[in-house]
Amino acid sequence: MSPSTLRETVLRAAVDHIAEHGPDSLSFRQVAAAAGVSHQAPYHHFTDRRGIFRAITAEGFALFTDALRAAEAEATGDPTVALLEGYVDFALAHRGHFRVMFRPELSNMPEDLELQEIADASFEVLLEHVHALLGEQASVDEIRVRATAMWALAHGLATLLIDGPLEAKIGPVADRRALVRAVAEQSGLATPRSRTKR
Amino acid sequence: MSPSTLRETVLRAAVDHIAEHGPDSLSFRQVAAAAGVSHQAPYHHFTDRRGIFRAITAEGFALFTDALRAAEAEATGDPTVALLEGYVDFALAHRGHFRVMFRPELSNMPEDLELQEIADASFEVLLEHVHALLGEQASVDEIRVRATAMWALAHGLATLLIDGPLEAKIGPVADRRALVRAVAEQSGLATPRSRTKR
DNA sequence: ACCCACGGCTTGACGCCGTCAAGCGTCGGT
DNA sequence: ACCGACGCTTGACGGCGTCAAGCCGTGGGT
Repeated sequence: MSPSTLRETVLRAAVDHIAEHGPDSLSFRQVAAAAGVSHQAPYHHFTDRRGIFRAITAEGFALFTDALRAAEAEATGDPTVALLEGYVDFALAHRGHFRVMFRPELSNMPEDLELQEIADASFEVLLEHVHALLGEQASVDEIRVRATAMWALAHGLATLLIDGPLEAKIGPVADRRALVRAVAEQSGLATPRSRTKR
Repeated sequence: MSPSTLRETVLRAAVDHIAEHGPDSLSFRQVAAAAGVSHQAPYHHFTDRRGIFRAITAEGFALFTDALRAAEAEATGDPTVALLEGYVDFALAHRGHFRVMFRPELSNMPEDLELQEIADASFEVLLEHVHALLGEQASVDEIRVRATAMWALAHGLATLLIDGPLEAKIGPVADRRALVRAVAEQSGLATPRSRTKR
């Protein structure tokens, strides 16, 4: 028997709700009612309303780290593009998590060291990638700049896609991965496909 | 004579609060109390709680358009870099507005055509820039990709800086404009100032 | 076989929130 | 002199997060 099925139930319901309606309208009492328990039952598994967001953030970053590593490992083409694609794909596949992960005030992130560590692991994937790419003799600043460029590009793309404004302005995006690749090549972060083998 | 000073007072207080504590904790009743009026007084100037966010969004995008145009006009170096800098500078100088502008669910953005138009004007600045840059014979797709790349980079940088995660991972950013420029050059969106080949 | 502590849940209460519904004073146009 | 509209107040309602108790089945120590 799982130690607490209610905890999982609440977490799933919360993530689903957030993916559809955003984190702000998430109500402790509503998810409790939806789970068929009293309004205080979830309170027993999460100390706070924030506790839910903390749990989602932790779970999210763990999934995120896995997703990025998998994207890198399974890359068939340019590994940088694979990483960027992995980033954007994750954001859209797990918007419930993603929406919370990058809203630190929801979970008191900056003050929660454990959460910070889990989040760091995701960033570490990116850093390792840049390290491997630039080689040993790269300066700290080169690495910082390259990592920042990749991160900003991926994050900007992800948030603009998730909240809709990109498609509202630029028109519907038929093939997301193609767009990511095109943007990456445009940005000089990837070598154009025409020049890569096959 | 200003038709209603209370409206302005509330708006200022709201923007300030949001810049510091985020939009979620903004309370109608609190700003009313802070302005020294009854809890229903602001309600008379903004139909909704959302009305405040709508007003902030509209004001924000108007300021944003001006800021982008100014950045472009006053550019001394690469105009693309100037635009990116303008974007990031605005986000950090007006975080109260910025935080609301890109959270469409706060103001029911997608359904408010007037708001959409004001927001479009900002994007128009970017599009015009790309048009001028690529010339007449550029394909629609080239323009889309270039504009998306610029937008994503600027937006990603802005949001990662505003919410803190970038500096948390990459270390404190001493010279923000220098970082923006470096990232822009790294990303091939700007021609390097010093002849480093990309 | 008993006890009891404890974990998972319920019930009840509090204060704050957004919002609806009236009421009230002031002031300009007639 | 009137009246209606406008800007604001007062009061009430339900929903929210949270604090404080209580309730009850289960399991280990005696």
